[in-house]
Amino acid sequence: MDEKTLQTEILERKSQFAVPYYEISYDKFFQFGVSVDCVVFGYHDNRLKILLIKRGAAPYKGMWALPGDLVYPNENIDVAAQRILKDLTGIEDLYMEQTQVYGQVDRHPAGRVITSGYYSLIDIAKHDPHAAAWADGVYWVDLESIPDLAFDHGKILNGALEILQQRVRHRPVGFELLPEKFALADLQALYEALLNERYDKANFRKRILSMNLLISLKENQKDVPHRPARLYKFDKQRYDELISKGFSFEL
Amino acid sequence: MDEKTLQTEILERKSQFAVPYYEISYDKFFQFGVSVDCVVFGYHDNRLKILLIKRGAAPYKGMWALPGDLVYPNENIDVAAQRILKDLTGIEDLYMEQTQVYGQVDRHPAGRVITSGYYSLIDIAKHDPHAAAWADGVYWVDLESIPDLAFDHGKILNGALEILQQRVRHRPVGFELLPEKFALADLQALYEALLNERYDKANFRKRILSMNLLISLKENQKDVPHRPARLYKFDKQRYDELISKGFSFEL
DNA sequence: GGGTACTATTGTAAATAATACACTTATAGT
DNA sequence: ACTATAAGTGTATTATTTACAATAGTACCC
Repeated sequence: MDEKTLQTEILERKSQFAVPYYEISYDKFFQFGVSVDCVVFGYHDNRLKILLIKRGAAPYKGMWALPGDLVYPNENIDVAAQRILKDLTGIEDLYMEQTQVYGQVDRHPAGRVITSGYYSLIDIAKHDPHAAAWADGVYWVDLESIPDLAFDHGKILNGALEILQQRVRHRPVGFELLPEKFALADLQALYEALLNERYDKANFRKRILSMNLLISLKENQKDVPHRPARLYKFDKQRYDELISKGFSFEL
Repeated sequence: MDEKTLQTEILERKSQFAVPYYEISYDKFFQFGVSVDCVVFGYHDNRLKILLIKRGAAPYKGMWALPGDLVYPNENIDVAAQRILKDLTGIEDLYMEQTQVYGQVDRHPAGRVITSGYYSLIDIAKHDPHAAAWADGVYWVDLESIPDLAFDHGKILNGALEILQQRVRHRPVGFELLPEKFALADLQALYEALLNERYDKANFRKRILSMNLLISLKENQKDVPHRPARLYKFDKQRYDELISKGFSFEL
């Protein structure tokens, strides 16, 4: 929103509420609904995907949307994010981080609803989402072919993607998207998909290995029609150690 | 919140609302208040400061707090942030960015209030805050000596500080805190204060100048008992140009 | 079995960037 | 004119990044 609009709108709003809030009945302020919308990133086949539902309830019934719903008035919002994702898609115990708040006055047809975006990364192979509650379907949709979404979910999705790219550069969150054992080329393909960049194979390998965050397994790829790659796993313990010493993961 | 607590709480909440929301009266969900809390950073005398108010209204009357208030039900939240800061402190037209949402059930004694943090950076010399509306006083408080704050404002403040430090490394936001014309040593002192690190004078200068984001003025410092430094100003136009070409500001 | 295709992995020289630190310069104050 | 103080410059050293060549291991084909 540009400055002009902002200032104009402030004036409009103020003229409607000309007295300071402590002279207005408190109740007038307590009319908001709060919701949560989850942007769950999954990765498969060298492509980044998003978990979308087909809405089976009004408003926007029948449309594609992020899994999201209203928060109960006696429920903490982080709790609600987990509960709602579970209710709609069956995915449990998923650690999610907040992205942003979206609070446009007209964003929800049923009333004033403030929503908070949450995002998470999961390995598609490790979860099996299924439509539940009022969701008519749950699907992994390729990031390249996202349909029109209900509400302002398109905006929420784009915002989450930006934040994801930002975080993935500075924290090794990307590993969540891989199977436990992976080859360096898998990791490289993942980062290339996430950040939409290309890296030199040899140099990528050196950068990653020099961080000492990977444990080299005694195991190789199988059934590949070429030299099989060594498999690695992420060393969470070492990561925590390094972090506590002030280490900063970059790229 | 750790996993155990989260899961336990989900179960507790669900038992209280055993039916899906579309079978509950919509009204039950629309009981939230929404507020905005502003973390305004200012810089003076080589020290980072925060704008705090003394609350002149219940709850927490008499306590120190961030400038913040409830959002009107018909008001956009970004608009509200500006309006509220203006109402309480007289500071106008300030561009602020969201930090995080805070939504603990018990964070507000008057009811369920979800709040969004907003932060901004300003040059103390360019603004003259004065208590207004229900604020009993507005003060610049040194970051090192923040008193106990009302609500969860301490947490909001710390969160904003972390986000500030993060952003300041990757975007030249820090310049907002300096007067228009400044010496390189001023800039260095600012970054040292913001990030709590020390840099080599010569190398800092080279790094900054090599970005070509500063315009060297034909003007020097005056009234200093040593060689006066050349003054510079930030080249916003060049910055926008570079950004559009995919340049990334670092440190 | 030997050759081929393919990708993994290692090696290395050159280019770039970061770091440490010594040196020179400009002003004010005495 | 001499001193104190911080600004500003130069440079050698070290570390990091980049590009790309060379070697290695497995499956498949004949």
